Amino acid sequence: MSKQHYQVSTYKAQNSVGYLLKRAHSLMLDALETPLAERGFSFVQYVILSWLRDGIALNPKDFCSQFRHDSGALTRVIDQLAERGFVERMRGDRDRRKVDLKLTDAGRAAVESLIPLVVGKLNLALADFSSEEVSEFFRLLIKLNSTLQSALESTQAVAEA
Amino acid sequence: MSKQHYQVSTYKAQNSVGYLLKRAHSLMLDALETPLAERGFSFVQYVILSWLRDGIALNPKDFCSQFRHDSGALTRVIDQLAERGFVERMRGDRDRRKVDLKLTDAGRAAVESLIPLVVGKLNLALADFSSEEVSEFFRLLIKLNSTLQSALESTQAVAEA
DNA sequence: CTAAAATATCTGCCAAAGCAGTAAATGCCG
DNA sequence: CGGCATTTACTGCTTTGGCAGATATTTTAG
Repeated sequence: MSKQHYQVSTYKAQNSVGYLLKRAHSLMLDALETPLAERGFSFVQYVILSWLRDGIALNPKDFCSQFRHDSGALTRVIDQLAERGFVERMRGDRDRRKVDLKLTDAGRAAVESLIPLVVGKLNLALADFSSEEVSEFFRLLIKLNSTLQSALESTQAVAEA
Repeated sequence: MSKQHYQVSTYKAQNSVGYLLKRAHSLMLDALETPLAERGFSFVQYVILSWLRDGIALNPKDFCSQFRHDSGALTRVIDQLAERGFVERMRGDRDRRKVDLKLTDAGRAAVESLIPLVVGKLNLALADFSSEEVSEFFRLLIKLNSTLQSALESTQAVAEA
């Protein structure tokens, strides 16, 4: 039996993890979107380039599921990046349904030029954290994510049955 | 001099707090939006009702700044809720620019009926956490939020100068 | 007290996200 | 092998979010 941290009778939105996470995420976006826009990139565009650079997602499908982004919307964002010459689409040779995305030299240069900005903002966000606090924060975030991930997968399986 | 947790030369998106936060937030939304939609509410609609219930935001302005939601978009969401009879708009008597939002009886009943669902999902998310871990997680999230908050306010002041 | 600046909400317009359906490729199972 | 379901990417359509400007009210400065 797992611990019940919230109870219906006493629940207040102020104390919700969801509220805190939403707020943290929003503040992060606030800090990043304006400077990115000044350099000609939307946040989504930056994330695609950066995930390609670091090998998190190499095709649209991976990106959609990990970033929780609509597949149709993603197609159009990739169109924009391809038109500007930052990424190239290549049909996967092993599985021809898939599209392998590849950073062009220009794309790599673009994302590299944005990294200092992002690193600066991340350091700003964690400025008051000790190394131990950062480690613990990461551990807890990862724990939350994997719990939610498996919970979602099992309810999904139930829904299909 | 505050601690630099990230360095440009070694930065990888996998290790970004932003990445972890975005992911946590997305998974949370995944868990909530479908069941809410089945009961006829969008996530934003639920949050408005719930924040009204718990006194976090009582007028559109408060909601916009705390939820990072566009003021124009919010007007339309409130229109929807008002049409369905869940909230009422009343011009503020102290400041007639403001709109005081008020839950109707139907609105209160609606949000109360959704609380068990939300509490269930939050408990699911924190199922593997001890009480101490939850406390620490909250403390770190609040610390991150207040750091980001004040950082944003100061850069905003610089931009205006 | 008045003029100018600031604030809160709303409206119209445009861009982006979400949804449903399509097409091509693959995997599965008899 | 052959048919059927699944997966991946894409395309129209609708809904929503985001931005700029308009209006009404309040605050501030002189």
